[in-house]
Amino acid sequence: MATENHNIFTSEIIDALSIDCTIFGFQESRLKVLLVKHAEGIIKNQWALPGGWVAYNEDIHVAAYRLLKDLTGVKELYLEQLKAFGEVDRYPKKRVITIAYYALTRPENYQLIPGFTASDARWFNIEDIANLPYDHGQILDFSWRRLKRKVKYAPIGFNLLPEKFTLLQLQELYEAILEIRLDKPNFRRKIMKMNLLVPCDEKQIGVSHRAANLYHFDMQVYDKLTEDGFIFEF
Amino acid sequence: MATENHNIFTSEIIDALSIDCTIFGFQESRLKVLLVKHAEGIIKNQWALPGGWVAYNEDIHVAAYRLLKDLTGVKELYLEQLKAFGEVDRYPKKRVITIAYYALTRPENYQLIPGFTASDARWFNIEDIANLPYDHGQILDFSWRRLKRKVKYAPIGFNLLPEKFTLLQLQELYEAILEIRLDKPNFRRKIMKMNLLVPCDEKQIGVSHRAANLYHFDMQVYDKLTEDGFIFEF
DNA sequence: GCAAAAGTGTTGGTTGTACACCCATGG
DNA sequence: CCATGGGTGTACAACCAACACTTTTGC
Repeated sequence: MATENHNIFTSEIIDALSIDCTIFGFQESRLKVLLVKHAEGIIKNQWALPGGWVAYNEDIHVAAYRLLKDLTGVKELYLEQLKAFGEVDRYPKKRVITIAYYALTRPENYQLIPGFTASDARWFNIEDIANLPYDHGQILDFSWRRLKRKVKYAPIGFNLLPEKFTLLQLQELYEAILEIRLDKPNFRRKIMKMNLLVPCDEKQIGVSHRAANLYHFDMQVYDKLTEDGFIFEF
Repeated sequence: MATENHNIFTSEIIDALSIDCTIFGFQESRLKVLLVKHAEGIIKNQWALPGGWVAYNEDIHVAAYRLLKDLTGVKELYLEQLKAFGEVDRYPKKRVITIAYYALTRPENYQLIPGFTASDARWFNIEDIANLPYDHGQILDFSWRRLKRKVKYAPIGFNLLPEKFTLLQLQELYEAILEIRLDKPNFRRKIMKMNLLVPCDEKQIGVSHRAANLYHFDMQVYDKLTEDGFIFEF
């Protein structure tokens, strides 16, 4: 892990430019965000969004991806840039403009690796997060707003669910993200009408109620549909 | 003009970081974009998006605003950041990450001032623009896509129209931005139902057909409505 | 009168919402 | 049997697209 980062620190990094990332997860029907506890520096022992620096000859998207991989060990996730935050005094003592990203991942699949700049890393319920340092609160708000909007016109939410999921899980995901309650019968009809979910020929097991059908999202079906002018609109 | 910029060039600028901006306008029922012809440098005599540098102690948003004001002389416009573009080789010889903005303005009200790094500045029909240098083509595409989306859920389009406008002008604006045709009767009903347009007690003059009522957009009405939970959805 | 755009009215189909209802499974 | 969530049906209201139609103005 330290080895993997070694060349970043010996090679030049871009001055005055950093990356910060809001990593979303979904567990126990709640929307979660991954925070790290800083091991040193100005905000030692404070929880904050994970972040890092960009190497001189590294795409910013690659840099963001590298940070996430080092932190979560996860290789497959959804990663999208939000925007740059560049107020003069957002970072103390030194001028640092940060490029904010957000990522969607499946918490259960991965072990968190705090890494050498963080002493701890943990998932928090998004509603419980308060008092983040710097402008991280602002970045988190912006991330959530973007997620709320984007989830309505692109099927990115699936990146937060396990491979195989039930319709209720999907519904609860939307409810958690959008902070609304949805009608079950209407939700399933709406979703099914999109033809994006492929039944798994498999059902829940060991549940004390009628076992639900499992579905998976098929990106190829989605691509095919979008090619033909299909528009996902939740 | 040179005076106004003088302190930018004597003061430190942030290395490896620039700003580029897509400025949209609307003239003769067409969606336009403002390009500048570079007076010097690698792309001398080529048309490109206007851009510039950020001073060490200047908010990036302020920097973007300053660039626009120097170029167009306009003080009131809609300005929003898109995102950072940071591929390693997007700019030749030197690593430069650029923060892209887009702006909406009313072309007729302002004189273009090319400024000292540009020998010319002109409005182009957006469909006619091709072969922009660097990744400016990509930035332009991204800008237009964002505009297309945003215009559907926020009333930003009004920034492209004169103070007072007719419903047909508004319709043609949406048609130009979205590249679609709209039904006039249905469009006017849809818009009017939002209660965002205030009639001006004034009509078109000198037109060879029935004079249309002029309307203006009232931001205060909009703020009031959004406070009460109103959602603009075109 | 004619052309051109301003506006109003109507109608039929689609969609969304609310809610009643039956089904399967474990305890 | 009950509780719990799975899953279907229905009916009313709201909305939307299409298009016919009348109005006003300049030439």
